[in-house]
Amino acid sequence: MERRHDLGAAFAWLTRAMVAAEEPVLRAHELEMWDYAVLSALEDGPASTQAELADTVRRDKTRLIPILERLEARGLLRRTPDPADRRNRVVALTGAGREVVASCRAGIREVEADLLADVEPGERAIFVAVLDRLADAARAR
Amino acid sequence: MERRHDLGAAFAWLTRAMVAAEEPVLRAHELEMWDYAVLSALEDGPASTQAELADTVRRDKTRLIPILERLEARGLLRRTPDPADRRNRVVALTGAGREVVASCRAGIREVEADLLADVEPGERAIFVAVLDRLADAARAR
DNA sequence: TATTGTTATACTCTATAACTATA
DNA sequence: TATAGTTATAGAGTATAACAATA
Repeated sequence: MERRHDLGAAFAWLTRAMVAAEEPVLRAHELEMWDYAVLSALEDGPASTQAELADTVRRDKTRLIPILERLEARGLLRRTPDPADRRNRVVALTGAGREVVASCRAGIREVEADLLADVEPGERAIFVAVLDRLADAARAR
Repeated sequence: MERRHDLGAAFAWLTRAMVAAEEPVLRAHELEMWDYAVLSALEDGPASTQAELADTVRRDKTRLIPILERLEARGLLRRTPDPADRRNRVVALTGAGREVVASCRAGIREVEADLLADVEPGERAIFVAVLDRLADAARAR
């Protein structure tokens, strides 16, 4: 192993770089990073409780609340009481929310393409595939 | 592009996972993460000013100070006034510091090997190489 | 006047505990 | 009693400004 950087350091620097590079895209949609993370998590389907949503976004439930209020006030998502258990509020994307997150992601895909522009296509495909698998594994803990 | 996760999210999750996985290694040496980052940065040679060191570690000079004091008190590094410009203090690893950081890195290499254990060697080599290049580029900004 | 290292202060972010309403 | 959502509080982490010493 004649590697130069620690993996952890490399991941940290790239996280920082991506956050900075994506900031203009998010700001164009008047979204904070965590707003985008929440909307993004809801794309696959509604969350049946806020606690569950907090868990998938890796944020505790108390910090999630101001985010949800902001996004609901803008009409990007809806919180509706669950008739079966009225303690729960199911959180779902609205049509407007779906549009915003899709448009956001398009911008972010461009930023990602920029980052990978100098990597040869074959290596790029492998890199992205391995990264995705590792991220899944890391997330599962 | 039929990718599952945003690159930024993947990097962020992996950063978090690596920090958590490396924590026991660092604690065994009674080091905080930033202690290790500083010692690590000094391995290539002394820093001619604290400001320069702060810059390479991506931490501002004021937050660096308590770290340096802690490490100096433990005899892992030395701050000596620069005779040419007495405002500066050059920061250098001691022998003990060099040993600690080397032992730490060995442990971290094991953690990294764990992370990559399920990736086939060919893909692993490409992944690590690309990651390293991207990290360099991200750092250069 | 500008810069290095340092200290002090204010601010943001995060974690924890406590409260309510349902079950 | 236990859990979902909410609110309030305390702590850690961060950024900014001010200071003394040197150039």
